[in-house]
Amino acid sequence: MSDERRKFTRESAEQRKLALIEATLELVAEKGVRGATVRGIADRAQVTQGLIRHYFSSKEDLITAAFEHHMMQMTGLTFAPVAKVKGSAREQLRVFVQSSLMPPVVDPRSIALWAGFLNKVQHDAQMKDVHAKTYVHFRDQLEGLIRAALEEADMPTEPGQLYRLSTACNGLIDGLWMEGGALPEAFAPGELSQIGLYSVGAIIGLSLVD
Amino acid sequence: MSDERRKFTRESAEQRKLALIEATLELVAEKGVRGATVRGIADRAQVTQGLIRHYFSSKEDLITAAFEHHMMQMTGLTFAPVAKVKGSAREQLRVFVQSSLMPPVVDPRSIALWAGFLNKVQHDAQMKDVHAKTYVHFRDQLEGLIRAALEEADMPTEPGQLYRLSTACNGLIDGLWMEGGALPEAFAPGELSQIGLYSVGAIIGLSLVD
DNA sequence: GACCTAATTATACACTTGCGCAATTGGCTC
DNA sequence: GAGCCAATTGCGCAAGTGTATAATTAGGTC
Repeated sequence: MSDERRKFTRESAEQRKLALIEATLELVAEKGVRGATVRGIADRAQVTQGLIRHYFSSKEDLITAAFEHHMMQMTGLTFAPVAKVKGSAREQLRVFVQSSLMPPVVDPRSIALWAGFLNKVQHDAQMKDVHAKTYVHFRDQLEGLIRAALEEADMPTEPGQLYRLSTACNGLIDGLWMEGGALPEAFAPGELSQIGLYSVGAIIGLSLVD
Repeated sequence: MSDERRKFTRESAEQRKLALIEATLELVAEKGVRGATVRGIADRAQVTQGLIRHYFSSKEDLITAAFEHHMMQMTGLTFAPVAKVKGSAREQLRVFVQSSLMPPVVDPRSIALWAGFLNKVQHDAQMKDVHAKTYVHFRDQLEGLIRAALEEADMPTEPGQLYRLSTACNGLIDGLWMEGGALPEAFAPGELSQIGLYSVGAIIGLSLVD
């Protein structure tokens, strides 16, 4: 019994909230929203269950906060790599597709969280809104990158066709992301990225591989 | 109070099992596996909760049976349309892609079930096996259709490339399927099929639209 | 260093959960 | 039509659920 944790330690509100949110995400990924009980979350965050209701007005509130935190984190992971690239539009699109199909974006835990939250997303208006906004944001960013890359290559595309290309590429990336997370052992490292780059290139008619 | 249901009616074992499985699928889609309680399932199936343990040794057993039933049903829905087609290989591939991206295969309930079962799939060996087999079956069928269509068009493809093409098309179909089910109002009828046909054609280098 | 306030714990409550089991009921055989 | 047996019910149990709230504790203020 070398549990060195003191029984009563004060932490800042932000630190405690974050610890509770991260514990919540762990448990939602493992057992779903209903399996993430307040007692389990409190244990994981090294506090007693009563404290949860000191920082969150209800379990519902904590779940919502955890979902929003996760979505922001995923958005950050997805767009950070492309933000650093200062090359051509084609190069930016290449980096975006590639990093969207690699860890840490592709990850079994992300799929488990997506699945775990889906029920709530379909029934809770606030969560549905966050989900839709994140989806639209991803899709619009992808469309912008595709348009820039095509214009750069002197391949101007009408809006309707551009929309269809973006939807197709978005679906492709999401599908490969899902399969990579759901069956991690089925793909070698870099394999999904390679397939994604080839296929996005084929769909938009502009090769992304050298 | 016009509840005309008799309190005690005997049914065949198959009929009762099916009713319980369908009630289970309804509730799993609505609230997830943990939200599908034995009492809720019994209510939905118009029986008392004790009867469940007469037909299934545990709730776990019922959930597994419901999952396998659902997967078989999805497989049937997916492959029935292409089995009726007696045209060219290209035509068969066209029908397969098209029907995989339309109702009843594309359906919010299917997504909800996929998400609801995912946790169990990741932790239960038997369910993981069923899931993997269904995935591999879908992928292999798609690969066979693509190979036949390419050979028919005098475009023989080496196995490694064929594998990558199939994985890409599989991911594309899965991703569009997921988006169509998760955001039903975002797509007009036939839109997903159209985008899927165009994109699969672009990926394999053989147009599927006339 | 006593005090005061907010963070943290501890405990209780009403409700739900899966499961076990004895009691009932209906259709089938003879 | 009496009797038998499986299908079906009804009820109870122990464990787990979210929530409420009173009791403790730590750390900054004067």
